[in-house]
Amino acid sequence: MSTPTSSSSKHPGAATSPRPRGAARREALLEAVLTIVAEVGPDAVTHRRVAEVAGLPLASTTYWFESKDHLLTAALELAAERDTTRLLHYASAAGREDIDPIDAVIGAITECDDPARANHGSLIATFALLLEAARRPALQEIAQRWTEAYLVTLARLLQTAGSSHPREDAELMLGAADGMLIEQLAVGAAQDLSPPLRRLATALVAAR
Amino acid sequence: MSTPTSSSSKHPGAATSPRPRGAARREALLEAVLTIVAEVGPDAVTHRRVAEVAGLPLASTTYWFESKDHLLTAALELAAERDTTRLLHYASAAGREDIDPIDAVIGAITECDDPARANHGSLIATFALLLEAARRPALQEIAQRWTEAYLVTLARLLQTAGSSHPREDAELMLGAADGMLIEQLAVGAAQDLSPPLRRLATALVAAR
DNA sequence: TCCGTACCGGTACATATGTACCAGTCATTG
DNA sequence: CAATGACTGGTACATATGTACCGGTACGGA
Repeated sequence: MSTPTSSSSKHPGAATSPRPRGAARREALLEAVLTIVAEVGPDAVTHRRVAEVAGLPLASTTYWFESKDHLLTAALELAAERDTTRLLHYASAAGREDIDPIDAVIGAITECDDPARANHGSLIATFALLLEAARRPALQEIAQRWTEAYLVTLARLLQTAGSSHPREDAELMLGAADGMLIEQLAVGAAQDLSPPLRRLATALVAAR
Repeated sequence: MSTPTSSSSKHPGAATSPRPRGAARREALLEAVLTIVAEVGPDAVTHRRVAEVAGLPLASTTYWFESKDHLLTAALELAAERDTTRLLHYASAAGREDIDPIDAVIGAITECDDPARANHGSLIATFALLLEAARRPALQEIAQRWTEAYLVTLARLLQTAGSSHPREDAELMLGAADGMLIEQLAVGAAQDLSPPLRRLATALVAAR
């Protein structure tokens, strides 16, 4: 197979992967971890598989990450951070464009969570993270930040929508979304969560 | 460490486990699997660990279960079945005793799900099952039966409580309970879910 | 130009794990 | 009572996995 490796730091022409070098490998490895968690599960994350998916040699995994634990933690932290960023972007955009607050609530959730949209993958990965966090303190803090970001954002939106108990209602909305989602994933079905969530939001805002 | 092993088949005085024999071993092994899933996670289920927790020799695991997959599937099926049975018992009792339907809804959920009550363990195990089901068809059917039992039961209770969309509201209630629960587990907190769920049920029933 | 440091990549190794095997035991049936 | 089949339990083995090691390479500064 010769594998000329191209070795050209001057010629990064290759479409997707001219084999990243340097710190870029770190991210490539994290990406591979997320892919594996999403497609197979957290217990399928092995150094060898990660290296293979990333198209890198085995030793690169132990070079860039102290241990498998660090690798997993970093990857899941990345996933949570991305989702949070996306959420904040959506919320601020919705605020600027003066959208109906209830629509914004629904959007903030489904835009990030709906299986009909983006890849199921990152979803499953996120839930796997949540479950893992139930036993690993390192992940617990990450899960906490992630959850809190959602709750704060949703509470603010719900308050402008007229909710009398914004925080509590935010917890209910987020819980319902996550719960229904996990059930859909478990059963294999995939339908739009917007209608039931809309009914929920409307009912909560109407309640005194 | 001589380890005399006691070897006394005549002296089964040991408090809890005089080492079950015959088909009783099957259940003992399943019990061990659930314990491990709850305490450590599904990926920690190995033949050796299961045997150790059950206090049985390694070979018993492969004798009573064709493979590790079968072992896991049977264990998770057992967990789901138990939870369903408990739910049905509760619901029928609540019906007989003429309890306020909304209280019954809350009870049906928290009686089975509240981390403040029974062992977190079976809870984590159940959620781990749900996540596993997202990728394993064999578990998917189990998850479906489990979810459906809850939905049917809750829908009936909600209907007598006056809900205008019993099925949809049941999905919301169950989703909210599961979602909030998983979030609590992930964050490490444990508070009573009854108040928010009561607000949810009341709001849904009041909505037209 | 030379060198050192950070990075690369192949390989080695101890351990964990799934599973097969086999000789021994126990009870039940003839 | 004997024998047959279900069950028990110790052990063997091939493979997978985490991690260490070590010689090579590239690039920036002296």
